[in-house]
Amino acid sequence: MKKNAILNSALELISERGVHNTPMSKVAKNANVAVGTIYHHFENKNEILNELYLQIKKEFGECTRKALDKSETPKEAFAEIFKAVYSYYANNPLKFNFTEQVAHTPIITDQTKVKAQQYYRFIGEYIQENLDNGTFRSLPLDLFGQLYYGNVKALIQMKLSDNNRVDETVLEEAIHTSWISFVNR
Amino acid sequence: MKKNAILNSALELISERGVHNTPMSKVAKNANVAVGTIYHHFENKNEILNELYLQIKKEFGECTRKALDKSETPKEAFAEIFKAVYSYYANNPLKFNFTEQVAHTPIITDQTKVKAQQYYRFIGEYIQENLDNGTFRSLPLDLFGQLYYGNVKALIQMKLSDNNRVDETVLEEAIHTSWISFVNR
DNA sequence: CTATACCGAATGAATATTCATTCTTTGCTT
DNA sequence: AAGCAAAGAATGAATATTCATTCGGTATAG
Repeated sequence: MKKNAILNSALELISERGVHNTPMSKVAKNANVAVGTIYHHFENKNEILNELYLQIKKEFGECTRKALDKSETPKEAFAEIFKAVYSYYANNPLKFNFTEQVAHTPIITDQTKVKAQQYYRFIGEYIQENLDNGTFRSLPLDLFGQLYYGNVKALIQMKLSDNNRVDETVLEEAIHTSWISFVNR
Repeated sequence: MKKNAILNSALELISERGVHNTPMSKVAKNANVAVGTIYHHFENKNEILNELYLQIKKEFGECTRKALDKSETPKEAFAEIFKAVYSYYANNPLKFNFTEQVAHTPIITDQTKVKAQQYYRFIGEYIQENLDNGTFRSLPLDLFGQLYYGNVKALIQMKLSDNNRVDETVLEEAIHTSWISFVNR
């Protein structure tokens, strides 16, 4: 479908050249579509970006949920979610760049952000459980989340800046580093 | 001086509305200056942003260096640098937003980045030392840096999103969390 | 009197968006 | 099955807007 071609085109261009350096004309050309076609499928430029964002977060959430579901212990879940988040973005660098670029911008509406959160609310619930039962050290939930995601992000960025500096060993090391900092005792 | 008014105006607007939503006309008006005056002091828009970036990083570096200099043990330095970085951005939210928004963008030239690094190279040296002497666990230097800064950033973001959730206790807890994850044993 | 700071309307390029028109698909009627 | 509306997609030239930058000029300080 052309709508998908447009979304992919926008993802590609924006992640590589930035939001304000990708005019609709380029998005159209890159998608083999006429400019007008874009406006048949989307209200405006922002709507494209919001839809892309949501699509990515949904996919992200699904991958991550699988990781949680197959885990049996909190520790295993910690590692599996870490790996899932890492792998998702390491394998989808365009999507990583796109979200990083756009997430903290007024382009993405509050409505979109709320919808997106629903796709990975369960991570917060996982953390809360282990906060409640004393597995994790007592830190504010969202600080915990930020720290956790920050750690994964550091690794992703390293991977994307130099493909072969992050191997299985470094990954395991990083997960361990993260784990010992969060867990009690 | 009008030059400073221009820099401050740009900082304010860009941090609140984004780079591509702050036209030069607004920068001028907000600085009580004519558009032409901007071009008397700066080559173009990017030059403003590069100069701002450099100015911020310089200030940032100075604050942080003081923190290192007054510390006597690696552990103390770890905490003091953490606090210094945190305080600097927590007290200068506009500057935080601005750098976050602009740092990973082609707007900031490589030349600027190199110049900026010189202002906080000593942090890298501090890490390297403690990596060499076995105080820190053996992780790639730059991953270490990313993780460290990521941890501080998590706290800054929490502070900026809700002013009174980060008190002295949470700060100390966060520093501890960070420390135990990096240090050997 | 000269140089520096300042002014702001005017310019032109870049860009998002519109819209009149054409093509394609769908599904209904006979 | 053939004919035929009507809806849905797609087109791209034209329009309107936004914006960085220029430039001809005025004030001011040394």
